[in-house]
Amino acid sequence: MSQAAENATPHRAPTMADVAQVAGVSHQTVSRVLSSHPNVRDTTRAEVLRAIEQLGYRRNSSARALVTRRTLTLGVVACNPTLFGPASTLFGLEEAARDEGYMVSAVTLRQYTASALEDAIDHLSNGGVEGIVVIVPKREAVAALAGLRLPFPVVTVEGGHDLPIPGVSVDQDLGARMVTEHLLAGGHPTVWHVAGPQDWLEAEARIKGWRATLEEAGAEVPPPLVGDWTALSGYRAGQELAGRVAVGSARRRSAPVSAVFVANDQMALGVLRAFREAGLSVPGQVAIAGFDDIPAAEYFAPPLTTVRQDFAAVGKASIRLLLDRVESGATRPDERVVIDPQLIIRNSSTPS
Amino acid sequence: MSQAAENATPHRAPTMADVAQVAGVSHQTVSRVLSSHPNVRDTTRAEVLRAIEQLGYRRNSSARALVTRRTLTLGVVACNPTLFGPASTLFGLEEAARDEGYMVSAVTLRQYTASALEDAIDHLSNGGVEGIVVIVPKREAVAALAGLRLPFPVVTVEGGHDLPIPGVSVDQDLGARMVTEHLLAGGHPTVWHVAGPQDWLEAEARIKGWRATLEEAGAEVPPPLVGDWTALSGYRAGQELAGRVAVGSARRRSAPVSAVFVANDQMALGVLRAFREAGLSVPGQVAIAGFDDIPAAEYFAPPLTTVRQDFAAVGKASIRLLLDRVESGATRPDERVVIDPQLIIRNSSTPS
DNA sequence: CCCGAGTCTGTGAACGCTAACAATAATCGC
DNA sequence: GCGATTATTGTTAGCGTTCACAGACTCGGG
Repeated sequence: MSQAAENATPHRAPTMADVAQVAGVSHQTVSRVLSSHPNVRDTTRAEVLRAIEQLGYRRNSSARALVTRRTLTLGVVACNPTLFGPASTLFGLEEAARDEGYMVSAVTLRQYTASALEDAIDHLSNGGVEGIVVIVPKREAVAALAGLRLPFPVVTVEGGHDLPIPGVSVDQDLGARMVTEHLLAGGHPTVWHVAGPQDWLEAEARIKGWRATLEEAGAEVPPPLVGDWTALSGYRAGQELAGRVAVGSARRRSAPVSAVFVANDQMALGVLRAFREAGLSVPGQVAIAGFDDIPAAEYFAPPLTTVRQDFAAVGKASIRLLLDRVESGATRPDERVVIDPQLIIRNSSTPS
Repeated sequence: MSQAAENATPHRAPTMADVAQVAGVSHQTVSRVLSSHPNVRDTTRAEVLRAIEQLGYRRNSSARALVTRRTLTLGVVACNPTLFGPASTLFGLEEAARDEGYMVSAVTLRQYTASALEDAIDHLSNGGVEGIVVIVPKREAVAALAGLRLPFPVVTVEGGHDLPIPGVSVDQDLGARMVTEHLLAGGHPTVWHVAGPQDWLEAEARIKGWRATLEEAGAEVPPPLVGDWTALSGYRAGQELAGRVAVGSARRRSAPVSAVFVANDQMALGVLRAFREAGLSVPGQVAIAGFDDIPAAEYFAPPLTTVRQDFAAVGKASIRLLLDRVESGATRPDERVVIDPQLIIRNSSTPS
């Protein structure tokens, strides 16, 4: 009557000892086979492999981690998925980590406060990560990071290079210069700017590059409008700008709008809509450029001139930097990787 | 001379025994404090907590996992990040998992072959996950999944409901019906369709809903064009369709194009561009609708009518389904969660 | 003033693996 | 053919937790 109970899968996963018994060797030999130790006779190895196959054995990662002190897991803290950059970076990074044999545990942030970041890191820490990549390009968050004493290495992505934390970033300043120069080269007296949120390092760097380029060219520096990366905020900024095109504003306080560098493609999309609704032609009356080169950018109306960032490279580089620390104990806090962006010229800035 | 060496962080992380010693108790008492066991005197608890604080002690997750047989880690297999859906689902899912105290390890797929999927699952398995969510809405991949004998529960997202694997999905068929009906209601004799890749279950379901709606309305069912989700493929399809607008094709084999349901927003973007270049007005001459409601859709030219999917809900539901299995040993293979989509009507289908 | 039922704490044994060492068998140089 | 290597295998300890159990101590009631 208790047959069923007896046969009922007690379902304790097979252990190394089980395999050893089936193969008629010691558990240590099994271990050796699994870690491809050279000194195992071929016949023995085959025997063991057969037993493993037969039992469907898998090494217990926790036991392994316990004794080797290596979890082979890295953590990533990232933000909102509707942002193209972080998502792409995350994916590139995971691929690079996997190639190196590491797992990647991700934590996403809804808010970018210092405390949310600390919670996220705490969570990863509980998960036993050996190091983390932080993709939270906000000034406040990165500063909080510097204050933490963590038992594992940290690498930032787009975290700025003011703090003694190693990091990877795309040269935002350069990107902004390239776009701005490109627009100026189109013969516009100056270039307006729709910036990202104040406390984002990327937004700041893009403003900086834009401003510097204008100043170097001796062009007037109009006051930048500020958005929040969303298309909606770009739309609002676009409405504002539309009133100043060509004719200039009534009180002629600042240069008329004939070229606009928008700090990301989403906002540029909003600007395009606002201009369209205002009956302005792009690039006829106003030239526009964005930043990011999201997949859709090529199909905007008109196709958007923008700056492409190689996020896969960013991800890969951040893993490289992190593993240098995790595996080789590298420790230089001032190591940086800067990746050059690429200007993609499309129809929104150049009459075809 | 060897001072430095002596002080040099031997940096073995403190253990429970270390804390116990500092606090003057046994390691077991420390364990009890950490797992908030009720029977610990307050003064003792305080003592222990102080020692923990002082040493910066953290529980070793591997040791814990080894003895409890719980890694508190879930795995996710997802695909390309340029796709809005999977990325959003991943993030929603991670949040839900974290709320329940689980880590999430992600693996991304560049290709959707069965073998790539198996590799991914193998990788997660090595990482000791307790269960996985698979977001790979391709027929082939899901079929491969059914053939695997895995030592942990699996839940699919958009994996179709033909196989005995529990899963969550948005009702694609319903979504397609809603758009198609909406377009028909605009007075169009029929609705053309730009479909996604053949082997994607979502593409298939959307075709099905579209076709059924047309048939029920007694409308002609034009041959669907097939894209690959990219804006480029939508652009090509759009060029093809543009030739058949209003006047109909020269040989008048099929209905003229006056309304198009495109299987996702990216492709719809491409179609819009093609129509724009062909001098066709939307929605004046052709009404268009997409699927997904990506953030940019509202700012397309014109703003795109589309179907919104609640990806956060999908992520949350998949974790619920998975944890039912992981924690309570639920085992019904036919459990499904179907989430209703929402029709978002914008200007691309309705003259404003 | 003693006993049973708590309350609080400590002890010893796993958990499943790898590392270090020991032991044995096989091989080689001369 | 003998000692010295080298190849192959087994044995014994941990790794840092939690679990099961056993003590010791407290508190009321009889």
